[in-house]
Amino acid sequence: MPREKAARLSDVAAVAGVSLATASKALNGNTRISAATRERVRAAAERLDFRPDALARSFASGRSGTIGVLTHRAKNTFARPVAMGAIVQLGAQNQAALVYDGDVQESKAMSASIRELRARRIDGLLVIGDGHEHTSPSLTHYFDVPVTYIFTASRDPGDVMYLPDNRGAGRMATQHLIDTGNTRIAHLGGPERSIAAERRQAGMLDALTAAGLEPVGPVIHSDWTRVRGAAAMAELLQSGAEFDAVFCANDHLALGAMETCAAAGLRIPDDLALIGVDNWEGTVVDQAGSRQLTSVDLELMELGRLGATSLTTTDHTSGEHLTTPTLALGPSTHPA
Amino acid sequence: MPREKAARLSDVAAVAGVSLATASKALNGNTRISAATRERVRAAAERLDFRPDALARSFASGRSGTIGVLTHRAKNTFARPVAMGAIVQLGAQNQAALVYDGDVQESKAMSASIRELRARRIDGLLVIGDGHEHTSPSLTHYFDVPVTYIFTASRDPGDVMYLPDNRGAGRMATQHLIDTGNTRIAHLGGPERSIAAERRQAGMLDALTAAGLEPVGPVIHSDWTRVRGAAAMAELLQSGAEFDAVFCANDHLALGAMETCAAAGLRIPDDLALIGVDNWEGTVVDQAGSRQLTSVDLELMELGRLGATSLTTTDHTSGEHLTTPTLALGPSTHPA
DNA sequence: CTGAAAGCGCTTACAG
DNA sequence: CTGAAAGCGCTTACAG
Repeated sequence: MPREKAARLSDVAAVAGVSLATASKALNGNTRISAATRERVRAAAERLDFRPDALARSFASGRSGTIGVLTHRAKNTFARPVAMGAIVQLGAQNQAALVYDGDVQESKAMSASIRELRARRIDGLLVIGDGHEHTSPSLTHYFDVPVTYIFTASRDPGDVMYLPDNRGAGRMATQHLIDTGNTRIAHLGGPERSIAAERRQAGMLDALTAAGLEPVGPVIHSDWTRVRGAAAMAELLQSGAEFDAVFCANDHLALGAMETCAAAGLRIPDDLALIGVDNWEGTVVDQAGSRQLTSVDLELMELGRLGATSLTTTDHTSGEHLTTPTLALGPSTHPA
Repeated sequence: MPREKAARLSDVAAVAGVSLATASKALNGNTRISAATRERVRAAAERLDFRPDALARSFASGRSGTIGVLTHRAKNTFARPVAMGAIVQLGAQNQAALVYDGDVQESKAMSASIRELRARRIDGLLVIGDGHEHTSPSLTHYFDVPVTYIFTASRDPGDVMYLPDNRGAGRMATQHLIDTGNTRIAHLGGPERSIAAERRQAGMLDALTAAGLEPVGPVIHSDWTRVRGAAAMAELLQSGAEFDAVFCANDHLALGAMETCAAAGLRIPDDLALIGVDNWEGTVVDQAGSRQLTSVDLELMELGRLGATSLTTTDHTSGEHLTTPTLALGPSTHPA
C-alpha cells in the first residue's frame, strides 16, 4: 500500500465526466441521479481509490464523526468493560471517542467538559457510570445531540438509558435455585438504598411468587463486601430460619457466605446452595484456578456495546433499555 | 449554561475592532501581534465566550484532533488497562480515539483499517498489543503521522515503543528476595520463546550477579499458568537443589507453586519465600479478600498513559521506552 | 504589526 | 436528472 497523493472528489468528477455536485450525490446515495451516471462515478472513484477527506466532509456536513464519552471513573473495575465495549463499538461504526474521565457529580469540572464537547461538535454523547446504585443528574439539555446514559440512571426519566437487567438477574438467580430443587430460599442483599440491590431483590420475589413460594428468613442488607457477606451469613444462620439456598446479591457476598458455611461445617451445595451476581473473573475463580461459584453475568461489555449503538439507530428511545443477563454455572448450586 | 448560538471568530474580530486574520493570530499565540491588540482580542473572545469551531479549525489546519488506536485484542485482560489508560490520556489532551479492534497480524483486515485511518486524517497512531511475547510487524511506513507501539514491540527497531520494564521487574523481584535475607534463589520461568520471560530472567541474573550470587536449581519453563506453576514447583523440589526463595515469572505460576508448597508442608514465607509479577487484582488476592502474594506491578495503565503522551511530546523518539515497575508487598516474602 | 484574499474539499439548496 | 455557485469557519501565505 504505497502512499500516493490521495484522489479528491474533483478528480473523480473529471474522470467520470460529471460535475462535482453530481459526483458527490452519486457517491452519497442521493436517489435523484441516473443509474448510469452513478455507475460511472462509482467506477471512477474505485479506479482512483477515492476516499472522501473526513475533515472536509465533517466541515461541510457539520458532523464530526466523534462521540463524547463522559466516564465517572474509568478506572473502576466494573466501569472498564462497559467503557471498553462502548468505545470498540464506536470504532466499528467509524466513530471516534473523545473521553473525559472525571466525577460526573462535580459540576465545576463537568461544565468545563460540556463546553469542550460542544465546541468539538460531537455527534452524540455517552455518559458512562459505574453501576445502578443511585441516579445521576441529567446533562441532556446541555446538548443538541443525542445523549445516552449507560450503567447509570439519569434523574430525568425521559432520557435514554442502558442498564443491566438487575431485576431479571434476581429472577434468573432465584429461578435457577428453584430449578435445582430448592424451595426454602433466603436472601443476602446489597445496600439498603442501592437501586441495583432493590431490583435484584424484587426479581427474587418475582420468581418465588411465580413458583408459589415465599422468601425465607430476614432480609439482611450489606455493603457488597466479602467481610459483610460472611457476617450476614452468620446472622442468617443464627436467625433460626430454615433454608436450603441463599441468593446473594453479588459474588463477594456469596464468597463471604461460603467462608462462614465452611467454618460452620456446612457443605456447598449439598447442605446449602449459593448463587451470586457479577460473574467477575478473579472473584468466582478460586485459588486453584477453577470456578467455585454459580453466578449471574450482567454482560457488561455487551451493555457498553448496545449503548454505543443506540446513538446511531432507532434504539435511541426514552427510558430504560436492559441487557439480558446470562447464567454461569458453578459448583455452588445443584446441577439441574 | 444556556444553549445560545455560538460566537464565531468574525464576531470576536468585530467586537475587538480588528480583522479576522488578526483575531485568529492573536488567539493562536502568533508573536507578530502587538500586546495591546492581543489583549483586546482576548477580552472580546472571553466576553463572547468564544470557542473555535473544531470542525472548521480541523479543516483549515489539516489536523483532526483524532488519534487512531489499533488494539490487538481489546478484550484481553492485560491489554484493557493499557488501552484504557491511553484513551483517557488522549481525552485529557483533547484528542479523540478512533479505535479499531482486531488482529494486527491479519494483513487483510489491517489494510482496510489502514486505509480508513488515513482517510480520517488521524494525527497519530497508537498500536496496542497484549504483551511483549513476540514482535509485531511494523506499520509505521503506511502513515505520515507519528506511530507509537505500546505493550508490543515492532519488528523495526527504529520505531517508537513503550513497554513495561520486564528486565527491571526481574531485577526488582530478585533484589527484594535478597533484601529480605535470601541467598539461594531459584527461578520458575515463562515460555521459552517469550521476550518478556527472557527479560525477567535476565533481570534476575543482573541482581544475583551484583550481589555476588548465582542462581540455584534448573531453569524451568512454563506457559504462565497456575497448573504448570504447581507442576514446575514439584520438579524444582525433586531436583534436589537447595533454595530458600523462588522468583516466579508471573503471579499465576507463584500461586501454583504455593499450592505445591502447601501440599509438601512447606510454610510460606518461613520455609520458602515466593514473589511473582503482574500484581493482578483477583490473582494476588485470596479467598478471604486479603493479599497473599508479593508481586511486581508493571504499571500497565501508566504504560498506556505514557505511550499516548508520546505522540504530542518530544518523547516520540526511536526505540524502547520502559515503564518503571513497582513492588507490591505481601505475605509471601520475609519483611525487610 | 495588520488586513484582504485565497483556500482547505466537501455538501447542499437552488436553478435549469 | 444535472450543474454552477455559495458556503461551512477557520488558517495562512502574502502584500502592505
